[in-house]
Amino acid sequence: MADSENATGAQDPGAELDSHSPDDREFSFGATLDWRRLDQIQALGTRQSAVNKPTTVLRQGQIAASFYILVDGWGLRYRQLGDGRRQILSFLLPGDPVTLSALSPRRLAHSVQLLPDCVVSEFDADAVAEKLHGSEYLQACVNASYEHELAMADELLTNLGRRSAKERIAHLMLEFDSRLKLRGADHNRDISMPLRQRHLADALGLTTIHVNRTLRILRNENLIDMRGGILRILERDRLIALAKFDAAYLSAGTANGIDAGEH
Amino acid sequence: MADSENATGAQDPGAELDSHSPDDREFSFGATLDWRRLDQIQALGTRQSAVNKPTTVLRQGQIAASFYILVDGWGLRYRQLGDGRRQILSFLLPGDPVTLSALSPRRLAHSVQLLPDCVVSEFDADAVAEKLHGSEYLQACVNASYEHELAMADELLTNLGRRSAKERIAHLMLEFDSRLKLRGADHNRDISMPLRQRHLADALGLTTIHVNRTLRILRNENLIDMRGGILRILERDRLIALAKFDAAYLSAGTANGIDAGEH
DNA sequence: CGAAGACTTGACGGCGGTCAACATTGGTGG
DNA sequence: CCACCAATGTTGACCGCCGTCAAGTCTTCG
Repeated sequence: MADSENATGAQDPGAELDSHSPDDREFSFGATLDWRRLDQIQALGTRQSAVNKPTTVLRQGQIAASFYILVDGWGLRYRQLGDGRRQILSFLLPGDPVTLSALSPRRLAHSVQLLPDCVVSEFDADAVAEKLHGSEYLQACVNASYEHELAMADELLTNLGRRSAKERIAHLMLEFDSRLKLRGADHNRDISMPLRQRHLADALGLTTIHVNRTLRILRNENLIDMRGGILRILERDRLIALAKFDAAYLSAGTANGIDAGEH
Repeated sequence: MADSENATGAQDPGAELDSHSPDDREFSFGATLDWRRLDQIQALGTRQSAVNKPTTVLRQGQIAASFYILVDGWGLRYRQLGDGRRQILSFLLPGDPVTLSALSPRRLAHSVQLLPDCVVSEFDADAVAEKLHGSEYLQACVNASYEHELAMADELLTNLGRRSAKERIAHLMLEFDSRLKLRGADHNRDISMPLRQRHLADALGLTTIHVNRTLRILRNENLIDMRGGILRILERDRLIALAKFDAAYLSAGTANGIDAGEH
């Protein structure tokens, strides 16, 4: 069916980002696209601040004045539908840029909310955009991050379009686990997570009630225990099999070459 | 709670792309991100070819050797799930680049199929990537296109997560209509469209059977008539109201400032 | 004319939405 | 320290949208 290419896992995508013009090297993002390094550029005037209650820092329809880096905590990108319905487009984890869209002077197509206990670095959006023009390295980082965001959006699309509620939740939890590990978080199986069941529902196209039901099923089956702001992955292998999870998309590339005939 | 910002609607996003360094102006993409102008760069050695049967030009897991521009016809980006399930991530229309991902030397996370009666321009992926480094203007075009693709992915996410089958189909049809018009196609209400009901199903997270049922309902209600490769939008206003369609996301910005309290 | 693919229609069932209570948790002030 | 309240989580009953299965018909093309 498909050539079985062993998951070496040791691939190092984005590594080429480290081999650009040396004058840029003051801020090396590395292969994991960790934007926290941007703080190293003194000229941009970093301003760190803590967030201790849910805060919408960017609102759809507006033009962004600030570009943020999420230093610690969780955030979410979402779109509002007017009649109250909300769709969460992606979750932001430590190291993520808070909207690459903020770097272009256009109206935002989505809002961004930071959840309690966040720390963000704030930059002047124009200043960063200006800095971009002079730096091929930074441009490469932006492109790589765009690829990463698109890959995650595509995976979520696949989730919503083609997986059951149980698979969706399992898949999202495994994504959190993988993303945190790629950024160097050293949790064992417990992940501190400020998300409510509402957040899972709004991201996965479900209702909170059904998320609740499904979480209970997953807990009864000894797969996931998510309660009290703690996500605990119990039997990872079975969970991965259930969700058909392949972490390849998180490193902006896929290892398995699935082939199908035309049509 | 928030300032009500009037929808001016007359903004011209992307217009600034035309005011860059003059030496780049040999290939002006304009505000509509129409990549067909890339043909003007002789150094890249354009090679046009016609496609008259469904052809997968890029396959997930591989590294792209070519970068294409869709000159005429329709294509689709999709992801395969191994067990046969397929999710269409986006549709490609004339003027669209066939995967910005092809410009970075990584494994593709999705496949691209061209439908019958396509015309594409083919470029060497490395050559275009190389050209990128020297041109701020081209970089800006790439960024703007990334924004555009993300905006469309986000909208499709909203579609899958928060809209009914009827709304989804209506919304997608209106998107096709708008995108074609933005690229200068001058159809009245009939759109020539090679998509089958399977394609709508695979994009919208439905089954062909339910797409069929829903299309019949839409036809009975005098909203859409899609048959024999022709899409006919009958009563646009009612359709827009049904789908809650707002074309703002297609110009990489949103005009309506929806406000909601925190939480 | 035959075959393959696309489209159509009906019967039936399940996943997940809706409605309605109620329990639990956490924060706030008396 | 406890009363209170709001937000979140939990559970059950019911139902509808959409998936599944099955049997066609229509279209296209060799």
